[in-house]
Amino acid sequence: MDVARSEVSEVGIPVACRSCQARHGVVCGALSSNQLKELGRHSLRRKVDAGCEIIAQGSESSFYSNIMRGVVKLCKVMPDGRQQIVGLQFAPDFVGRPFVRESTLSAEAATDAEICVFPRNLLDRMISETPELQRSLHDQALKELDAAREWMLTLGRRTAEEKVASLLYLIATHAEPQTATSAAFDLPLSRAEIADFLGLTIETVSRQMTRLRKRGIILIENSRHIVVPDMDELERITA
Amino acid sequence: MDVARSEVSEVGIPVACRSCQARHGVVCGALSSNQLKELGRHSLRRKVDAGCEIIAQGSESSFYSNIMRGVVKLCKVMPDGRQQIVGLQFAPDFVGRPFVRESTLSAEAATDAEICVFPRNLLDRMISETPELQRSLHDQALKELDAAREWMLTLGRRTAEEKVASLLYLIATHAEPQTATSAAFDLPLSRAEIADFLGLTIETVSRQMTRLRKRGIILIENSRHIVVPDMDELERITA
DNA sequence: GCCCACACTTGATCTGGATCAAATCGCGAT
DNA sequence: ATCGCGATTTGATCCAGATCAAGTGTGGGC
Repeated sequence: MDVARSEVSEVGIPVACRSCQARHGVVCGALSSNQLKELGRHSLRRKVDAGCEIIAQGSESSFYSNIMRGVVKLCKVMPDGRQQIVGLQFAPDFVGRPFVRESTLSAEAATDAEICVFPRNLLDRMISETPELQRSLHDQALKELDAAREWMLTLGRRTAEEKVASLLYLIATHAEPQTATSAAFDLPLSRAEIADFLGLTIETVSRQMTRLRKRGIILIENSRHIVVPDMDELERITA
Repeated sequence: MDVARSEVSEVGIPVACRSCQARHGVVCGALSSNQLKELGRHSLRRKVDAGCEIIAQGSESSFYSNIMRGVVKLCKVMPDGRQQIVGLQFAPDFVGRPFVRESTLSAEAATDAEICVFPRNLLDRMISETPELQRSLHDQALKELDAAREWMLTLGRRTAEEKVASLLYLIATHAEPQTATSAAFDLPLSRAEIADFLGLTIETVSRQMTRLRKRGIILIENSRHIVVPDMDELERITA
């Protein structure tokens, strides 16, 4: 489904991004109320189903988004079909590559999600007029860069077991307001997607999950719902 | 060697960053001549030998740098000693993590290099006062993010042969003003460093290099000097 | 020149994770 | 409830790359 084309023609409620603002979305949190009003007139709140491609690799997209709810995966595919997830984004992250039209990766909803869609031209103008917004997007880019480099260490140097533990730790950390030492959460990714994030095969992911289960590190309520009795123990496996 | 401590006490020629400007260094290219003059009064041009650590992982560094000459590797080390190079930077790149004091990675000169060292406080102030500079650093962050994600694909999904070819291609591309289809260059990295960049062992790197040599894809003049008769052929192996 | 240390290559063997191949498990449709 | 089908798990085997173990440069100090 092409989100860009839906900006005008498809059903959707153009709103003044009130929820973005309320949740301190990366974009809306940095704008004046006048700018917010203008942006709202040209933006679109949109529900996207799991699996919906928001931006296609190699395409020129004419819009950016803010994630309001759900999880978005950033993915790179090789000509022969091998693929690698290169980032996971959560609300209220910004999706899109400022300053470059053609995307070198695809963005796809991993879960059902809601996004707030902005026209590229308008937002580019606002970025150049609003140092606060530039700063906000710069911050997110640096945060993503830190995350990408941390994941490079995982991909290059960790074992399969450490990789799976790292992923579970990452998800638990982002899904939960980690209060207690325990955590329970739904995986936003299938086994195949986990494999593509970790540079493994689905079989290896599955085997490592059952190993962790048998060791009592995690409980698998069903294949998507995980309980971690002791996050510290999980973190230790992460190395 | 601690570069920070050298700002005042060690030998070096404090200059008004004329060369930065001339080479469109990421920082200096974005400043007014007044700012440049002020920055110059507090900056230091510095030669660093290969192996010199510019920023230590986990440390709080009080300075940023621009690379004027040479190659800098960004490295992450695990408690047990496993390590991963997470980025290579070339002149005129900026080195440092704006907005966060503690570094999650180390920056080390891979070759003899020259850097231009700025005090963090001063540059932070200039960033907040100069949208042009913010934009320049934002651009570099996005460029590094693209590179990091491209490398995640390499680490997660490419074979040892493809990894080595990718590295050679990367270096050739950055070292040479790629005129012809052929290239000749010095590797800025040892076999051990290449292994740490590719998530391999030195033995595997060595074997893949000799395989490429025997296939005529590369000539190894000596272990550090490589000739690529046909860059297209090398790129093809990259997948 | 000679020695030594260290980077690199090469060879032999091992192994973690991939691949190939069946089961199971859900779960929505009938 | 029953069927059908994709997602997941589990089992058997394979193999790319790791590990262990010698070599073979090669450059710097004397």
